[in-house]
Amino acid sequence: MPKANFITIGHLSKRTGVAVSALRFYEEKGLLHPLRTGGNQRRFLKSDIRRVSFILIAQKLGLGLAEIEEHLAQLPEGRNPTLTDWQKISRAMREQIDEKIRLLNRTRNQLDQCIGCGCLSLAKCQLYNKDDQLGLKGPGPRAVLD
Amino acid sequence: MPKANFITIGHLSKRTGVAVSALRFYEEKGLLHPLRTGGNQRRFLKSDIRRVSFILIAQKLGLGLAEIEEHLAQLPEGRNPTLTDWQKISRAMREQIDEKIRLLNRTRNQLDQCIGCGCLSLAKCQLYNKDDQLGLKGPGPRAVLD
DNA sequence: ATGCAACCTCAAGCTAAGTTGAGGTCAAGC
DNA sequence: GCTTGACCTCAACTTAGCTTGAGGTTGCAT
Repeated sequence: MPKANFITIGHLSKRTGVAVSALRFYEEKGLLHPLRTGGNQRRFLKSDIRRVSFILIAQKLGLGLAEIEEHLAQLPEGRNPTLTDWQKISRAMREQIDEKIRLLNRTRNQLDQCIGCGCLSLAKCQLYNKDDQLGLKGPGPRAVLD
Repeated sequence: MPKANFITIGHLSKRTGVAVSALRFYEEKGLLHPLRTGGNQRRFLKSDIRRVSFILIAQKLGLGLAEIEEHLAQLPEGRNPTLTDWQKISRAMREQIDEKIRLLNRTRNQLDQCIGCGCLSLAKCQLYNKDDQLGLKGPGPRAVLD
């Protein structure tokens, strides 16, 4: 059997295009769980390439690392994830995209109304009083959001 | 003529729901340009209420303050913006939303393909090699994006 | 057995979008 | 004319998602 099931962090970096420092950061955040050699160097599974790929895609979709970790937690620890495993969480992500698209569409319609009436006024405008979030993350104007 | 065309920062805060500290921050970033009294206190125009409203809406749409500033720069300095002024930049924003929706749709379709083939593999997956951005901002994995 | 690239940790720095607090000033009502 | 709440500046802190650098170790090839 091929003993080279393990790859170094540099290798993983090259295969995914993600900086070594970022990979270490992902480990720190619990998104990756490499083994260690006797000399304390990380050894990743080949399937971690796919795992990192997933992280990148999910980030493109606007998910935060914490959310991504939750998705990844669905994957089996230890054994290599199967096609079915990946399909399951991909499907869950599709739902999230759909939700985002719905929200954007709703917001666009409301903006259309605002263009019409020129309101942009706090009291009346639907854009304020309804529908939060929209993938908004980080601090932001708390008084409005909380 | 009504001399009370000016409002204090506290008043603006109450009318918009935005914290005083945030308003000062927006000024620092060039999004607001209040006048000053002899005693160095800020005095805003009433039309700044609308200006702040716009900032809030644009943030909901995922724009950063820098981008928002560019939009606001379209507004006439000095005179109060007219309905037409506001409609012009609202329409420009609509384009941006439409673009975001288009990108999300494209990504979703590609994800659907990935679900089918189970790929998620860097070499093949469309999700990587095509179509950047998607509203992605901040540092992020540079190697992939630059 | 030695050289050197690639690895390690830990601390500090960066951007965005603010908040919090200290210490001081302004202006409006009584 | 004085008190008091609203205002001022400036510096430091926050979270996310990293990067950069210093200083030290590993492991593979020769």
